[in-house]
Amino acid sequence: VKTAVVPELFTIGEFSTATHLSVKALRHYHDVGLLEPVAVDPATGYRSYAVAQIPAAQIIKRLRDLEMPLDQIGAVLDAAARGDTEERDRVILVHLQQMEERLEQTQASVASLRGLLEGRPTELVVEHRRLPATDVLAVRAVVAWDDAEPWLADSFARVHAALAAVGVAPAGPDGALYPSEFFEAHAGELVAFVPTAGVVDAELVDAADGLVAVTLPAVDVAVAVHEGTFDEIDRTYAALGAHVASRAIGIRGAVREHYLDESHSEVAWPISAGVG
Amino acid sequence: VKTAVVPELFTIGEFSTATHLSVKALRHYHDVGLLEPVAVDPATGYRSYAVAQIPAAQIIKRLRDLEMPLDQIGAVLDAAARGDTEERDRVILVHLQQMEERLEQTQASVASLRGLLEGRPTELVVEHRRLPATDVLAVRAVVAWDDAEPWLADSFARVHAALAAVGVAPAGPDGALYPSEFFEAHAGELVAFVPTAGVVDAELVDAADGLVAVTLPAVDVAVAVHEGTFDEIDRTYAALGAHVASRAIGIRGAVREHYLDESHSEVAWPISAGVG
DNA sequence: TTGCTCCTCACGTCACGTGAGGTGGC
DNA sequence: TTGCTCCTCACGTCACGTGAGGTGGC
Repeated sequence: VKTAVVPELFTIGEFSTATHLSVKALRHYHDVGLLEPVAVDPATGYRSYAVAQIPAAQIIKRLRDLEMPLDQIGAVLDAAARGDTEERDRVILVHLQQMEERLEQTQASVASLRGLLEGRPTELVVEHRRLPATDVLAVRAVVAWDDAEPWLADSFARVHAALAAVGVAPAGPDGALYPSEFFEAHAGELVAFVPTAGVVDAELVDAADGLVAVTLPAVDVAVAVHEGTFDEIDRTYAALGAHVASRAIGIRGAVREHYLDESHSEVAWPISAGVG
Repeated sequence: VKTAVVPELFTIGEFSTATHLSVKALRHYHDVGLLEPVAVDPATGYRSYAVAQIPAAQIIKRLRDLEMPLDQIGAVLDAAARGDTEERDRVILVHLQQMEERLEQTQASVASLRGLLEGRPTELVVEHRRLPATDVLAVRAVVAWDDAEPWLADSFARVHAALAAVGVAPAGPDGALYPSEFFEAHAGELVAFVPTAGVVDAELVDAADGLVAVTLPAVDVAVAVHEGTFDEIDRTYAALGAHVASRAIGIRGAVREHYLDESHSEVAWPISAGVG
């Protein structure tokens, strides 16, 4: 007696038509364990999909349209399978927020591009200055390029909280050290600091983990003030770099930024001592 | 006499800091010819960049932030170098329009995802019907998945124009044939058609290139009407696929869609003759 | 029996990132 | 002289797409 094919199953081609996922994509999702066919013929390797797998396939398609990585989609499906709706929605929301941020970044890039194409001259006053040795309370960590902004915000909040706790007032604007490695590899050890009048007692800040009280060495720099949003600060770097390169006064060393206020940042590029 | 290093040149590391492009990216842009250093030391392979290359680097950075492919960025820079501002802006605008469309698509996906997660039931009436043989004027072409919508719009416009030119009225709603290959490989030969009462005289349409007058064969189908935007039509496919799979009545053959009005499309999935 | 559907490698794509291993200049 | 910067392979990443070459079921 020949057994009839179980009727509620799809071949991969039918499942592709029903879900609008390509056959290649379905095979890939099988390979990585994201969407496994309910049966695989041991002799032929033919995959069989069930009607009950359609909702998962539809969610995968939607999330891929939103450019969610496959492993995160896996987390969404796992949470849904567990009935953990909160976790499912959390993973999705995090991703949507990232997309939102990228959209804002995109709009900023468009505006900035317009400025560049119009050839709006970057009128920038570059001055040479000697930054004196500075006592600071700081956070130091290896940070990836894209994580820099949130890491900075978090770090400054922690430093200010620690200073408030020990009753020490900041002696200057927040600042950060960017080693050349950070620009060259788009990752590196950053230092977020807040100046203090004198070195903060190590024992006082010891409790707040990760904070260090150090003295930044004195350094000669070419300085320019960047006005505007963070995402265009590379224009100030370009102007400073051109200034320094055309005079051949650049030296190796971390660039320092000082955050004067919401829309003004000082960029300090190290140069040889004693130059004009 | 030792020749001094030409002062207005950057090392790759300095250029990276000045432009905020990673060293790896700069080397890659050199490899592909997008941004070639002004000099490469023949002995050491060291790259040298000029101050004058900063604007190009900034444009590359902005366009990459907008996810423009490197070859298109090359076209932008070439046009700019030629002084062809119109061409430069055209390439950029085309890309921005594509981003705009993707954004709309993203927003639609988010809304659709919400619907899927809420488990809003897809109440769909599926009926079985025999589509009679149909004379049509059609356009046939191999089309990629993402090009389908604009290709359809263009094709219908051309067919209608041709019909108007020869004084033939449409005998039914616009429609299209989607072979299974199109869903499985996300590319395939589509047919966009407009029904006519009788076969249109071949000589009359001969002038309008690409148009063919053919008769679509009769076929038994399971039909459901999709209501709403195009990007959710896979939900109707899923319901039809489940209906057909659970009854094991599916047969191979192209799916037909009939575009009844702005927000209603009929999806017709081929089934065995004489069912239900 | 002939296509058709399906299968598994193996490799390509895109824009870099990640090391490994090595050299030149201050 | 020691690090530091830079170099070139070679390979990895991510989510598939593109063939090549081959088999089973109607």
